[in-house]
Amino acid sequence: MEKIRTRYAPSPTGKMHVGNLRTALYEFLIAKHEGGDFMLRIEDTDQERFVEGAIDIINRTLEKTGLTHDEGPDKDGGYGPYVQSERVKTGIYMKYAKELIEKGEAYYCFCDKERLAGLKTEVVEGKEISIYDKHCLSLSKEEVEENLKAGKPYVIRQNIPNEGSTTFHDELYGDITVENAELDDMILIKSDGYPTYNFANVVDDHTMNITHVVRGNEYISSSPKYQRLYDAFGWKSPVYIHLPLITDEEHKKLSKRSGHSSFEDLLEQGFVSEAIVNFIALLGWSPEDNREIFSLEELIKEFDYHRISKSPAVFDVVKLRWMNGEYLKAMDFDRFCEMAEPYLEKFLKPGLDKKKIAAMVKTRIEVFPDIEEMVDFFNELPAYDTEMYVHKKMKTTKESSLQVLKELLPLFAAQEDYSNDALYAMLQGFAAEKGYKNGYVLWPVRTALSGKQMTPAGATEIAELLGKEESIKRLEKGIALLEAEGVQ
RNA sequence: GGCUCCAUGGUCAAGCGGUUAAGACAUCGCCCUUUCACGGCGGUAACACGGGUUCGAUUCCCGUUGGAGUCACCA
Repeated sequence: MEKIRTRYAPSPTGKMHVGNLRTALYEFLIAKHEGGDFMLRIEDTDQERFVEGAIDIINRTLEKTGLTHDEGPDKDGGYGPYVQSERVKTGIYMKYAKELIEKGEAYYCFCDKERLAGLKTEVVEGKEISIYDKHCLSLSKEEVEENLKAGKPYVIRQNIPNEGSTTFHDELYGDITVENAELDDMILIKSDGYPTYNFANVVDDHTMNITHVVRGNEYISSSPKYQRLYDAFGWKSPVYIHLPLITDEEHKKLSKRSGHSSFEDLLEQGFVSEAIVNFIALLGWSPEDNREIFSLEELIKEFDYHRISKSPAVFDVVKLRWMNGEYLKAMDFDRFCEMAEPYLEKFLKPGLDKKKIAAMVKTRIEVFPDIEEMVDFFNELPAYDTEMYVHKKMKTTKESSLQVLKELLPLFAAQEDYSNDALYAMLQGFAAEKGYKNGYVLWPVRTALSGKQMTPAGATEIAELLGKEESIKRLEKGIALLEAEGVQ
């Protein structure tokens, strides 16, 4: 069997959209699952939309996610160049466009913007919809020559008959047929001499020997036109695999507005790239078993593209958060510390034991920014409501808390060893002596020390980190707060 | 609006003619616990509708409805 070759062909227009990333991932997986090659090709035929640095983003993202390409601008595999603007210089697109003209499958068009504008027929949802009227198809060879000689600007259009229909085959969707009359004579070569995506894509996929064309669903409606191009050239069409859309919560195509539409956004929000890759792999594909956590290696092994679904998938950040949490829990501690460091640095004042706090927080957060909410009380005791001293299950009240705190204060003052174990032993001893349940004395202590409803650690662990002086200060503060309310 | 595609819980989804219609996230409850979390256990919750085909349809066909995509000298 022929070796599979897939390609990721992004336009360098800015951030890495998660839809594009998923496309790249599937292209990578389809190739790698069968031991094929994955290629990177840059589609920069629109100079106006080109964004400086966008290629770096693409490269960095592929590297970070592990989607290593076998061929690309930086890795010649004999099919270069891999950047379309460089391919333009080789004259390849013009050569093939002229071949099509010879065959009567394409023609020069000299219509200017004004005439084209006059064609506009319908306005739907603010969009002007028109279909080219083949005006220039009737130009004689001489007229064309004349216009060309006169230096009149032109484009080259695909010539699609008004009769008949065109069918192409998609691996997932099956045969899709469209009436030719529905198909516009799309532009192949723009007036600046650059090919359009529509044309460059077909020429490149063929000349670069791509066996499986994997792309987003939004291309399905233009695929019949591409099919006609393959047929016109007499080329064997590739295997098409159109991927279901990824949508936002409103079931609309994911856009920047949603706030988590790009890989960069997600990294900024504290997600790790392995979790992102894992998550988007499951958006539109599912394995045979019920497994959900997959490394890239495991995905390669399991990925059967026939199990890709046809219906769109909502990008559910809540589930991504859960998955990210799973990755954080499973993460090597040193790496976790390294990644959490910027956040700990930002949210904790110096002097606190960051390693210990990192360990506390590791299994309790879903994304790194969650750290702030969890550790801020270490810096400073927040203002808190004394209602927190009341806990039904612990059977504590404001009165009991005040009493316990007062009884405990001298013990805390006398205590020299502020290690967690020693403190715990001390408190437990106290509880046992008084006949209290552990929770009955620990609850008020933890509350006074943290001022928070929930903390990443228990009372004694907090005291250990706070140290003797600060702990006593906070306990005293708790007593003062309660007494100020007239609690006896 | 034309064309095309899609349709199982709130979300991701398994299912590919006969099932008590999986599982995960979320949600709710209980247990555990030095609070919360983690963990464990359990609950609520779905085949859009109407016709066929068939002994039998979530599954196949048609229609309806709903949703989405697309209709550029952007990709």
